[in-house]
Amino acid sequence: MPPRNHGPYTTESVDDYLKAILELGGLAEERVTSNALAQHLGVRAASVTGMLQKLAAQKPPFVKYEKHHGVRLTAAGKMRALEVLRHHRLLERFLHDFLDYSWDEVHDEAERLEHFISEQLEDRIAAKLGDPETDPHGHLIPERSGALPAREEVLLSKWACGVAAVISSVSDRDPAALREMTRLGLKPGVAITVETGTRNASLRVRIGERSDSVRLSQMLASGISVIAGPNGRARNLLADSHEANQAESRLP
Amino acid sequence: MPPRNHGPYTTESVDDYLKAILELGGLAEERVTSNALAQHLGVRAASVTGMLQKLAAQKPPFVKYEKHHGVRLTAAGKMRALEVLRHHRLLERFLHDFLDYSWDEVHDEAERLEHFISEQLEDRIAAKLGDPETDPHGHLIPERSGALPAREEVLLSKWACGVAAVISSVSDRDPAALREMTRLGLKPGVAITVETGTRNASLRVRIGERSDSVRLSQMLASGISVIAGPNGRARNLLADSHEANQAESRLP
DNA sequence: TTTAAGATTTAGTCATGCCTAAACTTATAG
DNA sequence: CTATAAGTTTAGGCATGACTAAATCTTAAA
Ligand SMILES: [Mn+2]
Ligand SMILES: [Mn+2]
Ligand SMILES: [Mn+2]
Ligand SMILES: [Mn+2]
Repeated sequence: MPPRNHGPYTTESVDDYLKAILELGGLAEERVTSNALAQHLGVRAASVTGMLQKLAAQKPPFVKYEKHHGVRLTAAGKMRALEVLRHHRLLERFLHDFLDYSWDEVHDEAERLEHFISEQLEDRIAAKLGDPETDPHGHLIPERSGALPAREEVLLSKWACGVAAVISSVSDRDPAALREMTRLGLKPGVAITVETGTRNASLRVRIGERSDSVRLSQMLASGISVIAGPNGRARNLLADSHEANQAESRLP
Repeated sequence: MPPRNHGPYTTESVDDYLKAILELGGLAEERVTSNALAQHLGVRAASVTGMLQKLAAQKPPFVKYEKHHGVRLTAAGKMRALEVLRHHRLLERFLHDFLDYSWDEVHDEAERLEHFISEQLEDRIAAKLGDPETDPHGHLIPERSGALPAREEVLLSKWACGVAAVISSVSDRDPAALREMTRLGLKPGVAITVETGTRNASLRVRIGERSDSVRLSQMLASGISVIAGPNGRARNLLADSHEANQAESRLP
């Protein structure tokens, strides 16, 4: 049931592939491999190849595909991916703010509905919310135009010990992890500092105004992204300086 | 993407077939022919046969199907049809009351989304609306249990001339017709009386408190259902006494 | 440079749902 | 009691989007 918006019609599957390519390729538009897509989408690599060939072959192609070397989105493909991402995040914000969903419940519902709401409903929801900038997990909501400001976010596990940071966003994929974060007071906007010398299976952190510290599992820490803290320390003092910029905020 | 609720999983197509059977068979559960379904769903009769055979064959069957003699819903099929109908009408009420949709815009959006909202979202929407009894067009919303009170509604075109009536519901299928009704002040709850002796291509009616009368096209009149008016006249004084009870309120 | 492991693509299937054309029932008029 | 029209089902296909198994590239180690 395609007739949903204006542009080239897309199916739910196509939307999912485009979103996955945007997420895995990052805003930097890097090439994405079939295998990575297969894993992310939960389908076999052979299925991915088939779909990529179709997306690359259609009238206005959604991807540029080079055999054995992965794909990247075309302008049209990126536009549609950002459109779906906007739907997802607006829906999460709406479900959370207007329909009493907790932040660990919004993702699944939004993931399903994002493919089916019309541009009109998107607009009405955005208007009702006052054009919000972020979803309940701190992720930035693309504008109608597709504009999506980049933010120098870094995974907490890559952040330097002892340097004050503020949580910018958290992964919305694991409801149990989100509930655990709620219990610990971890949410976007909260200050956090990693205690020096704790970078093994778990790390100790000081959260918000509290004087005690708690131990975070690597699992939990890997779902938290941060930006420089209020005491304005330099932002590139990263723990593992190499390949530290691959955080990219877990797209959806 | 089935995993939406509890019961036997259904696809969007299956939902549409079940809804169509409920609508065409009426609450009286009459058998529905392949042809009627084909026309209603906009597919070929051969496609209908194929689907009916599948629906009748599955583990807990959704329909009882007798070759060459039409189908009727089983309890499971009726339950799912009413569930989807509840989604549709709740969504219409929600879009209308909370998201500034006009009553001629709600149908298409609801028709698409009804298949994809979770039971949780259904509940939250119902709660937010205070468990409404009708949608913006006056149609009754089935309860969560599937209960749907019957109402002795009759098409305006079958109602006796000169007998006061009240609009109970209007068809939501034609946006242009709905806008025309708005212009004329025709909506659920409004009193209406057909002037005697006007039962041809169009009929003159007196609307609400107004003293003048207007001419309604058969098109418009066929989309309006009424119940006995405030001055309590008998309800079975129907114009065309035979086959007058087939009104059944245009389900979705 | 060679080669094997790993990644990727091709080939051949399958399930859904729809379509057309042809065969077949049922119901109705003579 | 038939013949014919109308309604319905069967047969054979097509498009999507996934899967398995087998073939083919790439790449990196030897
Ligand atoms: Mn999705
Ligand atoms: Mn989110
Ligand atoms: Mn539908
Ligand atoms: Mn309605």
